[in-house]
Amino acid sequence: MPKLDESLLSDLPPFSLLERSQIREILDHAVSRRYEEGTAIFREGHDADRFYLLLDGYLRVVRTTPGGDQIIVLHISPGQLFGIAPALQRDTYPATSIAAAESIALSWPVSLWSDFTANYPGFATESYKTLGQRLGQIQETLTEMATQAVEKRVACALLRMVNQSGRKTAEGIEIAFPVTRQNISEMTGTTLHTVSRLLSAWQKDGIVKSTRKHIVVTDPHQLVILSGMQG
Amino acid sequence: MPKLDESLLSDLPPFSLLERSQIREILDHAVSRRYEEGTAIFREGHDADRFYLLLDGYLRVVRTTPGGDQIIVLHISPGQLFGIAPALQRDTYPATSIAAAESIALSWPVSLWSDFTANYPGFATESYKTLGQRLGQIQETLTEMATQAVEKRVACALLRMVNQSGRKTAEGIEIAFPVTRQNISEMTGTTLHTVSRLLSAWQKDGIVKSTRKHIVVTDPHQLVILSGMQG
DNA sequence: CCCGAACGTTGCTCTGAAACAAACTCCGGA
DNA sequence: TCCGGAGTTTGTTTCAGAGCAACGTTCGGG
Repeated sequence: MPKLDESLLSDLPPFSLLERSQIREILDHAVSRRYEEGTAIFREGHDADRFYLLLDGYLRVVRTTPGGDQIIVLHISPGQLFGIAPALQRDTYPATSIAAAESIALSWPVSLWSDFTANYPGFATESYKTLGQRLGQIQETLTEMATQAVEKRVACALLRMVNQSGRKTAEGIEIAFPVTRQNISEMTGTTLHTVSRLLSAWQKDGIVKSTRKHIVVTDPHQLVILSGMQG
Repeated sequence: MPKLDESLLSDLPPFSLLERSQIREILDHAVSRRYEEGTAIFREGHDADRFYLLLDGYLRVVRTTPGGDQIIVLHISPGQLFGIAPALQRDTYPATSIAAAESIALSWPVSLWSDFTANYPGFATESYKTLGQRLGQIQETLTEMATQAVEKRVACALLRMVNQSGRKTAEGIEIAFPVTRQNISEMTGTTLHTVSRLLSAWQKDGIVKSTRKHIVVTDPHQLVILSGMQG
């Protein structure tokens, strides 16, 4: 395992208040690992023995029903903590994490969680902030799912991905990781068929442009209007 | 304000590890208040200036969309902390809390949150556990909403209320607080019409018995089957 | 270079549940 | 006691979107 550089963490919120030496300590306890697209980092229901930080790539947080249906609860972008079940006194992960693109993550054994929160100022605060934001996001998604029609939900899902991972290109704003229609249907509780039809229609209207596993939003403003504003 | 008795808190998880004198301190800082059915304890988006503990009654945690639709995110039963935005570093409540029945709650200014977590062993732990459970519940509801048909969702919602607040009676298990069809529709993302039809049908089949704002489940097992098992 | 799997598109049918509509019943307050 | 509003029931109509089916396209690996 090559030595990790302090600069990896020094700018991230959970660690930004720390001394160089503290970051060194943290890194020396970390395990770094690469995950190919489609690989699970951990699975729902398994023993929560480590907690993680995503350095690079994107993750999908996924739940599976007894009936075999999958739904995507949220996405994780670089710099975010995840798998922080220990923060919530859980001994088992509440959902599965899958690499949406090739990803790199650090991880630590849960036994270090209490050390981290006790010894590193700002770490606990930032973790709980993250948690609060995620709780908010999920509530948002829930309300949306309960009240909005499919078209608006798909528009919102697209906008959320764009906001979280959008990169400007010549054509518009592009989603930075691979997404299939199936994936979108799993975020919005629809079928891939309906998503395909919607994207086709939007492409015809010049709102999006998509190739296989890859979407560019060419007219974000129109999409916002379709999403029914705000949300 | 009458003096509050220590026994109010001594058996509740967040306080069960504490000395009598510590509980006294906590109570001396608390404000106790009664809320009539239908009253809001706090509202979504407002300054999160206090955190709460429900002593008696039941609450609905509600979100409202810009379009005016309401959805019920979860219910709170006696003994639970709520409005604990400060635990998540939020300065504003993420949802509205409404008394589903006449209720009594204690509250403290958020400025005391850090004192509580620092000085009272087990308090932080228990709060975060509660949070973890709630996050889990909401994810559960989200998956259900995304994958299950209306009938199953309503069955699940009924079962959840029964599990959380059910009291045995001669006729079956009764939900301990007033619920309208409208309420149930707001938990399941349907219309009151559909809920009414379902309940009528189930009543005909001897699964439930309901009068206005009041539901008794007479055959929980059948309801579990309808709910599609587990979930 | 070819094959097969994964991904995407499109047409058609059918149904669950929303929308609309109209009563009915219970309850609390004047 | 009567009235009005909140909650509930039931019927009818309508349509968004699921289900089913078939085909086209891209890509990676042998």
